[in-house]
Amino acid sequence: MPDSSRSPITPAVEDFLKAVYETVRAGGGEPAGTTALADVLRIAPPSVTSMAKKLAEAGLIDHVPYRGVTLTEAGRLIAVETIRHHRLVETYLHQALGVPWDRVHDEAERWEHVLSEDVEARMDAALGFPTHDPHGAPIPTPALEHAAPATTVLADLPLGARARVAEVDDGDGDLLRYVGSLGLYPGTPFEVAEAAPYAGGPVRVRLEAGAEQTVGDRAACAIRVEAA
Amino acid sequence: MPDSSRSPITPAVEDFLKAVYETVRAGGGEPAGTTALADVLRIAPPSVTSMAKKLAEAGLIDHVPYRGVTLTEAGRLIAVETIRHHRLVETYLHQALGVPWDRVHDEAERWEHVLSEDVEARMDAALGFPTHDPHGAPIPTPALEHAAPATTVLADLPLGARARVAEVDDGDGDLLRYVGSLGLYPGTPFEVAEAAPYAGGPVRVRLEAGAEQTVGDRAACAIRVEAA
DNA sequence: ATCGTGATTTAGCTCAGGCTAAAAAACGAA
DNA sequence: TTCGTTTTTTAGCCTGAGCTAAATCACGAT
Repeated sequence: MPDSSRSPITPAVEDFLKAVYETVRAGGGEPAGTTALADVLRIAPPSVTSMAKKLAEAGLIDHVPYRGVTLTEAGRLIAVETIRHHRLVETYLHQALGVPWDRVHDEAERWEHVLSEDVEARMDAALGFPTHDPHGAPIPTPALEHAAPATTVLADLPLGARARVAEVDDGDGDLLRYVGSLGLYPGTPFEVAEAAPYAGGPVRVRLEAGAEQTVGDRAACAIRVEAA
Repeated sequence: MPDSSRSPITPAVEDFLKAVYETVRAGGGEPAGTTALADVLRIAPPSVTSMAKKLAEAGLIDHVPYRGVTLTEAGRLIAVETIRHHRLVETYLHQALGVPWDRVHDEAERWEHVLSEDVEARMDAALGFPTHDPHGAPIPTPALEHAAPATTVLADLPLGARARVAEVDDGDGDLLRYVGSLGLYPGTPFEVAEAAPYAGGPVRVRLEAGAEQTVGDRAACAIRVEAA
C-alpha cells in the first residue's frame, strides 16, 4: 500500500491532479502522457516526470514509466474537489460580482486553492446550488460526482441541424469575448445555416432572433453543443 | 538607488511587509525587531533576517543590521494594499456570505494574496465602500490612505467611563467568540461598572440594555475603545 | 570599564518546484 | 528488422522559503 498520507496538498499538486483528470478524460480514458501534461500545466516535461514520481509515491496517481499517468481514487477525489472549487468560484464571480465570463477563469485558477469547505458551501447556497458554470461546464456535486460534458462540437454539425450551445472552452479570454459578442452563451438555441463541406471550417448559424452570424473555425471547435 | 524592480511579490513577501507595517505601527514608529517579526510571522528569527536582506536589496524596506527594519514608501504601498485586501475580504465574507466574525481572519489571510484589483473593486462596491472591517479595524482606501486605529484599551478605562467598542483584535478566534458572546461588537456603547484598581484586571461593563457583564482580562486588553 | 545575557546575524542544511542538457526507451517507416 | 525520430526519463542545477547551531553584536548591571 502506497504512502498516501505524507506530502501536503500544495497548489502545484492540485493543478497537477486536475490536469491528469482532464487529460485522461479528454483522451477517452487513456493514460495522460508527459508532454500533454507539460503543455496543459505550462511546465517542462522533466518537471512533470518528477512530480509524477512524487505523487505516485504518495498514492495519488499510478505512473507506468514511459507509458503515462492515471489517477487513483484518492487522486481523483482531490482533482474533482479542485474542479468543483474552480467552477463554483467562476459561477460566483460571474453571478454575484458581475465579472464577465471571459475573466472568471484566471481569477478562479488562483481562488480554487484557498477556498475552505465552509465558504465553498456558503457560495454554493448563495447561488442556489448551480449545476453549471458560466461556460456551461458541469460543476461536480459536493459528493464529488461529476457529469460528463457535452461532446459534439459546433464545427461537426451538419447543415440544417438545430442545437443549443452547451459549453464553451474557457481558458482563452479573447475567444470567449468573441463568442460572447456573437451571443452564443450556454443555452442559446440555433440552427446551422451554412457549413463547409469538411468539418473544421467556419460555420454560419441562425439564432432564434433570426440573426445570422458567421462563427470562425477556432470558435466552432471550442463550442460544444447538445440537442435543442 | 536600490533595485526595486526584480524579485516578485510573493505571498511571503506580502506577509512580511504587512508584519513590518503593523509592528512598526504598534511600536510607535520604532523599527521592527527581528524577534518581534519572527513571532508575528511564526517563523524563526534567521528566516526574518534573510528575508530582510532580500527586501532591503529590492528597496522595499530599510534594514540597519542589529537595529531593525522599517518600510520604504514602495514597501508601505504593498503592505497597505495587502491590508486593504485582507480587511475587504473579511468584510465581504462576513457581510455577503455570513461567515461569523471569528472565522473571517484565517480565510482572508489566504485570499488577500490572490485577489485581483478588479474583484477588489467589485467587492468594495457590493459592500457600499465600507470603512471598517467586522472587527472594527479601518480599511485602507483605494488610494492606500490608512486611518490610525483606536488606541485606548478597555482594560485602561477608569470606573464610570462611558465609551463604545471601536475595535477587537482579530487573529484569536476563541477570544473573538467570547467577546461576541458578551455582545461587545464594534459600535456597542457601554459604561464601566467595576474596575480593578490597577489596569489589566477583569472589568465589569454595563451595556445599553442594562445587562452587566464581566470581561476577562485577556479580552479587556484586546478590546480598543473610543469616546461614546 | 567589563561582562553576561539576550537579540541578531552567519553558516550551512532541507525541501518544493521549477529548469536545461543528455541519455534511454518506444514507435513508426523503410 | 533496423534505424531515425519522438517521447520520456535521468542527471544536475537553481531559487524561494524555511530550519538549526554557532558566532557576533548591543546593552544593562555591576
